[in-house]
Amino acid sequence: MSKPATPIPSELLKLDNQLCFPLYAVSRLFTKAYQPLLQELDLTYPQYLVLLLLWEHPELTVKALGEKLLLDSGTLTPLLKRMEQRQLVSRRRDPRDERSVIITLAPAGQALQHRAECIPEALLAKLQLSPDEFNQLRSQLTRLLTQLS
Amino acid sequence: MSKPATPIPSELLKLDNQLCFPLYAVSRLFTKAYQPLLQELDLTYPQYLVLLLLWEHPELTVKALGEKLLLDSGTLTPLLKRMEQRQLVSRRRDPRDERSVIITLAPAGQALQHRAECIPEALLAKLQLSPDEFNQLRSQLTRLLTQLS
DNA sequence: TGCTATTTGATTGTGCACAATGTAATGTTG
DNA sequence: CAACATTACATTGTGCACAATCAAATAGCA
Repeated sequence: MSKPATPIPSELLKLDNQLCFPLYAVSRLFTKAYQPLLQELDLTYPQYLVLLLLWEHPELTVKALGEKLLLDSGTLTPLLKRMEQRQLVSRRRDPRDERSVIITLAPAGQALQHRAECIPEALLAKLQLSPDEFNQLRSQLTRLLTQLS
Repeated sequence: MSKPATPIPSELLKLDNQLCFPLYAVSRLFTKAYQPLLQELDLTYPQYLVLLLLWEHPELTVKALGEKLLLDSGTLTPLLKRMEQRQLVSRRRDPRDERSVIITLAPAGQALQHRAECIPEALLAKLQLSPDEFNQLRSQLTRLLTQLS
């Protein structure tokens, strides 16, 4: 059962034994699974995440969005500008602290909410996961998330 | 315990109840955890993945790499060209099928292997995961991976 | 054999992701 | 209150990621 191939990488250097690769690949596959659903709303997955937050909290600073999504201004600024151009959100400086930029849900962004309501269930159906598996995986990942961030 | 906020998104439209967001965020945090280790080898995470495969199989077509990593030529071609410029790999057409491009591990790429050997363990240490948790999470993710791909 | 379909990469264009740097506003400290 | 540090974003540059399109090579078939 040995592998006589010329280069013998340690077992740990094999793709199959890593945790990160399946994480990386599954994450991209998930985003791809969202894509046809989000395309109908003309949204990318990160834009959808921003809207998820704004549907809960119609006003958030860039900093708050960044903290919740773990994204920095180099990612969020251009993304939010694109969303502003499409009038999904509006951007204005906080008059009480001119350093902050407040992102507000615009009517068009608000209007997308009810069209997005079917997305989580549609995605869940694609996954074919039992509720048990779903919850177990979710709790493990959220625990890892708080642990790493 | 109700939420009287103005917009009331369905529970499923909340970030906290989703599976995809923690997946997406943890995946990026993992890549970030690799970054300081990979920086010493001047590699990005996707480049490291390509090398992991070439250390096992010193010759692979672009197609084979793409199938294993779930990446298409639009991602791999420029990535492999950068790696070729740095003489980590070499690229040549398969004489028996001129459509295929064979990627071969070059000496400099081979030489990185032993410098990379410490990476998996170093990363494992960062995670603070018990072997049980590690294996459980890995098996769940790999199962999802085969299921989705 | 010639014609069509498929396969394999390459190219183009858009949108993240993030490191590094810059800048204006705000805090803080002596 | 002036000097300095910190904060919140913006900008720049690099590298994925992927959809869409293209071109060349090969396979399959009438």
